[in-house]
Amino acid sequence: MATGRTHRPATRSRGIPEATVARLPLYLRALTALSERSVPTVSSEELATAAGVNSAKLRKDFSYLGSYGTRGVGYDVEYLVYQISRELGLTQDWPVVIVGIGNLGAALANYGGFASRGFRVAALIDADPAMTGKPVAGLPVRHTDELESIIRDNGVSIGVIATPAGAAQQVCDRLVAAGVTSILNFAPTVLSVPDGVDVRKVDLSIELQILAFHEQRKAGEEPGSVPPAPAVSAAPATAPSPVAPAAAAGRKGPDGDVPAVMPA
Amino acid sequence: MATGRTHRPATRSRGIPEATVARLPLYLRALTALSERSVPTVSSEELATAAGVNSAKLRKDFSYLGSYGTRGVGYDVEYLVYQISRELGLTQDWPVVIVGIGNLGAALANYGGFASRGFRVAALIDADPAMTGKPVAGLPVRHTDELESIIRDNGVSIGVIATPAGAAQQVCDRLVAAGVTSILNFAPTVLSVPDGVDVRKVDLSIELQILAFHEQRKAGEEPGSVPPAPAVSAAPATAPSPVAPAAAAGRKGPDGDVPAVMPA
DNA sequence: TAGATTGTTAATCGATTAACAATC
DNA sequence: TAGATTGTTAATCGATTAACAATC
Repeated sequence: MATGRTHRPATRSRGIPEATVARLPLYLRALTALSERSVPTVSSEELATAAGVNSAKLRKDFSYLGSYGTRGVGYDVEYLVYQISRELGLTQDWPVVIVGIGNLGAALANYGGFASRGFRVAALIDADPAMTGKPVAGLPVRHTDELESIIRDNGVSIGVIATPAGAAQQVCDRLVAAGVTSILNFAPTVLSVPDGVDVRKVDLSIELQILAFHEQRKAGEEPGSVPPAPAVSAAPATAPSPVAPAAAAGRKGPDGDVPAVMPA
Repeated sequence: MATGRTHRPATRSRGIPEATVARLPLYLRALTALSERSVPTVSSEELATAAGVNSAKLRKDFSYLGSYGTRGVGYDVEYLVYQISRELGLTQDWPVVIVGIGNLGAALANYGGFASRGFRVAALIDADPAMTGKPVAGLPVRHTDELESIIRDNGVSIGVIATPAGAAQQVCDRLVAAGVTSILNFAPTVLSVPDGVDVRKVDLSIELQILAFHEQRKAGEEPGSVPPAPAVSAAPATAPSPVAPAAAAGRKGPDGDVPAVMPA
């Protein structure tokens, strides 16, 4: 992730653990809901329940931000909303571009959770000339040729990639060259970026595979049941190839670099 | 083979660390790509690079599965593909249902990465009667009324929720009651489920917020620069409310329980 | 004051990493 | 054999958790 660590004594707000940063948005969401219900204060116990974590963890997390609570009372909802928003950098405007306007790109463009948190969709970009000018979520799709000028003219530092896997690295390179330093990648591929550029990835297939792993264990191990070890045990002469069981060959199929969700 | 491990029992495949499970899909993807290029063997160094991790971690991860490599040579690609697939439970068929066919639900339905990994979309379900019967990704959308029968008739154990946040918990409850034990949640809300049910969540807004946090730090701290502490420092009399700065009020706006991406 | 709840400590747990003996 | 690379160890690092003194 190459986050500008070390140096600078700026102290507080400095060493916030990554795990804590990842939970701040959860707290913020729960707090925003309380704020809308005009709830003035909340205890660590209540807020933790609403956010889906335990209270010790929540208090520990908040301790990295400062002492914003009041012993015996709890936390002031509005004040915490502000502090967390500020810590996350949401009190400023973040123009973002979405590249690859297929089903997923369109879904992202229509996502209401962006605008309300300081994110503004500056442009939707797609490589398909047939898409150019077509309105999606109220914005006309721009052609990839304009990528660099769009980034520069809008001061975009965050880019979202929703293209097929095959186009992702190239799009990434262009985004970075044009000045983008944070990328949210939906394409099922590992992107290589220079130091100083952050990449976060969202992969639908991976999430399902993790669920399948646990699901398999829950099944009581009765169906296919834990195959103790492949029938083949001794390794052949030359190659170490312990022979891939039939099922392995069947696995190959398509995919591998199948589009994240849609053509761009 | 002959994993000189401890005793005998099924033991192995038992205590695989969660962090390792989460990386197996990454290795599998890299291996599948190698397999398609007919690469016979790969070293931990090469595979680690392709998967975006370091080789020590990869070898440690694989050690939990067994001893599938050959010293001095590396790993047999086909064999590893099979072993990891089996470990993840991908050698069996997993029927899934997607509930909430908005932009996101449609994007998921069209996602090519499912079928190739053992996941089969058994049905697309939406609450809007106007959607019923409409073909999406080649499947007719079914009405929510049929949810229970669809789950039971197809032996579905994995459900994907892509509804607005407001409908998520109710959909979740019905899925669970009908027999689903693993849920992939795209709605920006915390779902409560009984023990034994796994929930994984994907939240676009959260990922962007985490990027914004790091982006803010990269900005060199010159723009708004690290506000050392709120202008208000002493806590008022009665309520602890240290007064929410103007920006906080502005935060409120809409959202809070805005649809994940689309109405269902 | 008495009750409530924070902020912090310290123990524990899990994950990462470098290094290297084992061994193909 | 000599070179290459795994599988494992042990040290380190970071995250979680329970408990409780501080204090509103």
